[in-house]
Amino acid sequence: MARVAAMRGSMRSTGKTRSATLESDGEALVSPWPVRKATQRNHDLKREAVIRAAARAFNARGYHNTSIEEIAAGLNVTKPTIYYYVANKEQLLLECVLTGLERVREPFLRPRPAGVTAREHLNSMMRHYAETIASEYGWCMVRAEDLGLAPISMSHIKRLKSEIDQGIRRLLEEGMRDGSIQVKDLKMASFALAGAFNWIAHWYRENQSMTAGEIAEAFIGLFDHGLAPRATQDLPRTRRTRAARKEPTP
Amino acid sequence: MARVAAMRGSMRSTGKTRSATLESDGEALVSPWPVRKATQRNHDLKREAVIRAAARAFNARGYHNTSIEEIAAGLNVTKPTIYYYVANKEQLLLECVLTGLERVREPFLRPRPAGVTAREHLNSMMRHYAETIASEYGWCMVRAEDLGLAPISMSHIKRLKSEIDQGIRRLLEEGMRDGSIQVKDLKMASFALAGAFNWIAHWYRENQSMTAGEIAEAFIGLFDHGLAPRATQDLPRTRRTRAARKEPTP
DNA sequence: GGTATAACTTACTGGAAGGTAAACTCTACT
DNA sequence: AGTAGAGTTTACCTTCCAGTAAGTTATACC
Repeated sequence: MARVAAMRGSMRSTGKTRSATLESDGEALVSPWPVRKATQRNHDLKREAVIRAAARAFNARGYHNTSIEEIAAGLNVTKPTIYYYVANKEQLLLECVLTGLERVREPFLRPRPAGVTAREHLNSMMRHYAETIASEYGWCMVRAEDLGLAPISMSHIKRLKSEIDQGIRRLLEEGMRDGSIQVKDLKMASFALAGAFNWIAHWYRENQSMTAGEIAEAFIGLFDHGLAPRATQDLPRTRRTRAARKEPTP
Repeated sequence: MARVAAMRGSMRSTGKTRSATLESDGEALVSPWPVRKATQRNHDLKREAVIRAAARAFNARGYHNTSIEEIAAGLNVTKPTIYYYVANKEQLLLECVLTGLERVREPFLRPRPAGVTAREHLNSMMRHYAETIASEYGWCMVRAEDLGLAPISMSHIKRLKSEIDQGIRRLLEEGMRDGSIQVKDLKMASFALAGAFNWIAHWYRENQSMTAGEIAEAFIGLFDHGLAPRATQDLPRTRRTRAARKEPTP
């Protein structure tokens, strides 16, 4: 419970490093037994399977309505097996969240290729965002925040989310400078964008008629020009008053 | 547990209607005691306070992390008192959700005033939406869906949410006809809108620097023209290439 | 073939929290 | 004064589930 977030990943099950020296009894003694090389590969795969299964279960039934035993049953094992791979239920959730968030953040860490406007780059980010949020990790990413996690876990999550938000804002800013984007309130724009995309996790299900990519395209198109009618070019052939164009917004 | 959703509101505590007749023993007997008039007013006020307190608590700590006892303590009473006003924890949540959703739906039930474009009307809906979602009921409205409610409660919620969605789509459609709105994919547009606004419940807190109304205005402004730069009129005095204007979106 | 360790299982504990029974108090009304 | 019933409490019960201890099987390595 204490150091839940510590030691993510899988540096585990190699607990024989100290086998070479037995101190605390005077002279050091070198063990004649060699260090055993563990079967890491399989362990990691299984661990990942546990995380994924948990993500799917949380996604389907919610965190508090999913017992560890259910997750285990879905993998044809028993509860303690899960505890063999993760420390506790909270860490299980945390792994799901971090997996999703890191996947979203990853492209923000790479520099923007030359010749690509900030706007184009933002669009590709959004496509990637949509893919991830529609995956099994989407629910966890979006819901975890008010599930009563330990402060240490929360700060982890908050930091990643903040990085992603900063990434979006930076692209908006750069877009303002290179002329590909124009918004009034940067912060609110990033919140609206993130909200629209995050919300996908609430309604999207595997069997949806649209793919995540198609949804992303639709959203990008919408955020492109908004709701307002474009200039009089290439409009459908209906008569079109422009009275509504100036839009008082009282 | 069975008829959770039945009998919302407060027709309660008037259980003396049968005091006039004692059948099952032959001849009917009219009771000499008159029917007592209960102190409804106070009861309703207290009940509402319970709902509000629950909403705030759920909002702060989440549904499953909030015990009935905590809610009670916040009202300076004990747990059974809560059960005097609501049947169970689930109903408590349901009341919160329905309160919020009905508040959002309400303006959709009224006809649009003449002389107001669909777009203008949609904007006023969004302002109202933002106010409600930023209230203590916002969290419940947004999160309740995957908290493992009974199917009967779920269908209640789903119906209300669907009505709200239909209301938005209808306005978008009407806006397409009266020329005040232009979108490609109606469904996706309504989802993006709802997502951006619903997401407010995730990040908005009372002490925020912006009011719900200001947030709504910012979002409306964004959804007005999107991210793309407007035509060359009334722009800030920086040089502005229009190269990015056609925006390939590959 | 023997042993260490990884990988799992069965069987349990402990505690938190939803919900209830039954008693008590307070107030309105006669 | 006396009573009915609303409103509240104390003291429970019960269930569910996270987490663990200890034992068992499988596998790699010598």
